[in-house]
Amino acid sequence: MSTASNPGPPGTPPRAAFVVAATGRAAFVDDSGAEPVVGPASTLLPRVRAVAEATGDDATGRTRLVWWAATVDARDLVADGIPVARCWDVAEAHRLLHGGWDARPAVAWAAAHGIPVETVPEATRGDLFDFSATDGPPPGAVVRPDGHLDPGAGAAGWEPDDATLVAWARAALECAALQESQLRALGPRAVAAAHSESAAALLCVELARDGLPIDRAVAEDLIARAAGPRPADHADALRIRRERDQVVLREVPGRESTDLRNPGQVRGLLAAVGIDVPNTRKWVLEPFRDTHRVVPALLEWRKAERIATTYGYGWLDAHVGPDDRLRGGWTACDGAAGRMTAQNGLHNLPIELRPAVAAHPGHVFVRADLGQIEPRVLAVVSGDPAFAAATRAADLYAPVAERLGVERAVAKVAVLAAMYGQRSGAAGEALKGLERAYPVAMRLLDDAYAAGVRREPLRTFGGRLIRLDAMLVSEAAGSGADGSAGAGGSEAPASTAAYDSARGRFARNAIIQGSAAELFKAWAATVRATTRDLGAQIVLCLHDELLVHVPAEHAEEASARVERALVDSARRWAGSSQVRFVADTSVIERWSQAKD
DNA sequence: ATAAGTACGTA
DNA sequence: CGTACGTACTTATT
Repeated sequence: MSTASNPGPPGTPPRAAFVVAATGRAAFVDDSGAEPVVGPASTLLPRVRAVAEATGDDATGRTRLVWWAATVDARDLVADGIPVARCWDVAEAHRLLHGGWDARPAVAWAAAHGIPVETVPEATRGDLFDFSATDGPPPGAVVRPDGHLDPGAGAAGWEPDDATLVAWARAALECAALQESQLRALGPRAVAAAHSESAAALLCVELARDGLPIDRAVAEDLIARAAGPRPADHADALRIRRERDQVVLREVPGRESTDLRNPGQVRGLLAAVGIDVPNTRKWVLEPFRDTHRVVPALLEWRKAERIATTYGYGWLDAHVGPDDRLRGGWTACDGAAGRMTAQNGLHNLPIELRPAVAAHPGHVFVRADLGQIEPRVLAVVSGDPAFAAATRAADLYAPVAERLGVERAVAKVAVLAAMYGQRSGAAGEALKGLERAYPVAMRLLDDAYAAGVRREPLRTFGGRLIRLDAMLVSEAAGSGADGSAGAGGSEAPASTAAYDSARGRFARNAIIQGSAAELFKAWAATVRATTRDLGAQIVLCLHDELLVHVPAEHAEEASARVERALVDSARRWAGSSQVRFVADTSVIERWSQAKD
């Protein structure tokens, strides 16, 4: 098999793979021909730290650490607090190159080697325990005779010997080298994107380690306001729940037995007071607020019920640790456009609960959110010089409005409609103005839409593949093809036109949303790297918003570096400073103090 | 047990 | 003014 010497172009920095098996043993292998190191992960960490902390221009100072996936291989070194600056995450590079989310090592390996991914073997118990299998890799290797990576390698229950673990590390190096050359063929931006995505994946492991600082007393108080006091036992919980329900049910005498959690029964209750609705969703009920007192009562009940169930005492107990940190799992990209995701409410905490997110003693938050990021990203992706000129304003809708000769509000609706919406409706005239003023940007949106309709994949600005073949479960839920006045055929409930336009909207949105996610991650990675020496921790990433937990004495310096990081990362990401990006940055003690 | 449907929180 | 995500509860299906 390959010795995985560095096959990149001259000047490619050295790489070293660090991989960890579930047994706790790790291998550290560099591509300079040095002797591999194998042993318990904990004993290898000092060596990894030396590489991670090395500075300067010498070879070791620029070494990029390679692993299959940060969640697995970087766990121990993140737990140890090792500040890795440069890494290559094979899984994230694979997701960038090929789209989708499945990036198991065997899949990334096959794709990197040009082997059809459909032929990747399933991991079975036989791969792990049946040593007589003729199709398995030979002893001390991880590649099978058919060229596939052993699908059992890296899976649960895998117990490699040291030679196999070294082979596993060498395979990661080989994969990274192949991926880099494939990304380079897409353009230099794609290699930079892989670096940035890899840093984001590492940041995700750190986010899961550090958690979001919580003021537990305030959290308890806010929950109590919505869900009532903490129940003493199960019977108490039922009583409190009944009392919460009674506030709604007493508005409709004779219907006290309605189950408010059953939408069908709620519909019946509403019908009894003369409100006939197709469903009981919030926006359907909203117009009936003044029709009957039960409607506002029900809507208030729903908000309280949401906090009581999803963000109640159970949530607090399960996810906020004894150190008052809210923790959840993080992923560096979703399976569609590439935004970060988080679990346990970190990405959808109701605004009412945000006062409970508070810096710990001696610390503050530096909060920064990107202003109007999506139209600014459109200016970069499309390369529209006129639209880029508009981004130089702090409020880009102002120059757009001036150019179109309309009010700012009209210009804003038109831009948003062009980026997200159907190209029709109220903003029609302003949309025509956009076409004339910014033809390059509008053309990009139209082209993306058309590619989506044709099921053709596209790439974000940084090169992430947006696939339109295997996906779009959500298109069935979207738009629904209703409004069919005539009695349609008994089958074909949704027209193909509805599916086509759903794909078109998805594609148009994904290229903007996904490119914005790339810029965001580049920014976050830069903030992480440049504020570490201040004792700063990124504790939340929310699509266009960063929350950094900082020792109070370094608040101003950290703010300045967050702003600086945006200028630098935007210039690197966009390849120029033609398009301006702006952040609203403030120093606060509670997340709720953020102005909006 | 698992899946689908409904509902709603965030950007 | 679209897209994406995660979570919980109910109902239907295996």
